Amino acid sequence: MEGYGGGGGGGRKQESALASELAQVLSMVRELEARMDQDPPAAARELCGELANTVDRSIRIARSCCGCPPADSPPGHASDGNNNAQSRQVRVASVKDMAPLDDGLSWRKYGQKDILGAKYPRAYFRCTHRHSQGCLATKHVQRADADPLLYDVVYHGAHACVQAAHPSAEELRRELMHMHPGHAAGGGQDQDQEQQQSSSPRAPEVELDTAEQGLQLQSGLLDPMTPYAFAAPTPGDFFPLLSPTGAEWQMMRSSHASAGNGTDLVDHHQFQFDDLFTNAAEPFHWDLYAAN
DNA sequence: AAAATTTGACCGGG
DNA sequence: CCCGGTCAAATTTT
Repeated sequence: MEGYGGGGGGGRKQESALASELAQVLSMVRELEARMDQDPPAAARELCGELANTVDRSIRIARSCCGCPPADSPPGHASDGNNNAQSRQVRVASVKDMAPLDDGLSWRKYGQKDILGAKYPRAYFRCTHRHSQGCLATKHVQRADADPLLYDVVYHGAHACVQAAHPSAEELRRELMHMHPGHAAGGGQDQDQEQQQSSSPRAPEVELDTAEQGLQLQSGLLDPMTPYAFAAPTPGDFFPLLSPTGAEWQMMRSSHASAGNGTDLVDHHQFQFDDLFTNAAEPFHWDLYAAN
C-alpha cells in the first residue's frame, strides 16, 4: 500500500526503479543488436518481447513519477463512468515471453469459458490470497481473435493482499538475474521455464490447450491462457508494473474521480512493440477507455 | 500430500 | 432461455 506517486509525491524509489529498467532496456537493445546478425528470428523476437515489457514498465514508472497517471483518456471515454474494470491488451513476443501477462501477482485460475463471438476462450483468475487475506481481486484473460500474440486482460477489484505491494526477496533476486543474465549465480532459470508463480510464465507446448498466455503464439497454435499462474518476476517494489494493486487503484480512482459506483476502472492499454520495429512512427499506443 | 488446473454444472441478469 | 461468471469435484502438477 505504499503510495506510488500518484499525483505528486514523488518517488525516489521510482527514480531508481526507472533507472534500473532503463539500464535493462539498454542491455537488451545491445544484445538484440548483437543477435541481429546471427539468428534474426526466434531469439531476437524473444528479446523484443522482453524489451517491450521493460519499456512498458519504464513508461509506467515514468508516468507515476511525473504525476501524470492516467493522463491519457483521449477520446472521450468516460473513464469514470461506471465501471471499474481495468482492461489492457498485452502482446507477447513469443510463446516464451509472457512477461507482459505476468503482472507480478499470483493468481489462481478458477474457470474458463468460451465467449460468444470470440475465437478463444476467456480464462478467469482470482487472487491466490483470496481466502487467506480476503483479497477479492480477479482478472480475466483472453486472446485476441486475430493476433494470437495479443491478450486482453481485464482486472476487477483492488488487491487487498500484501503480496501485491511487497514482492518477495526471491522475486527481486530473480529480477536481478533477469537483468544480468550473464552471471547466473545460482540457478539459472531465466528464460525457460518457470511456470507458475514466481517466474516468468511460459506457455504450454504446442498444441492447443486452452487458455491464455503462452508461448509462441504467432502461429496461432498456442493457447491463450494456459496453465500458469502468473507470478511476480518483477520487483513490485517499484510499483505495480502491470497490474493495478490496491494502491494504484486508489490513485487512479482519485485522479479520475471515478465516481459512479465505482469500482471498476477501465484502462485499456495497448502495447505494440512490434510496430516499434516495423514502423518507427508509433511505438506504443496507450488507451484508456471505460468499458467492460 | 499440498496446491493448482481442468471442466462441466450451476446461477443470475438481460 | 441465452450468455457470461463462478463453483466445485476430479485430476494433474509440484
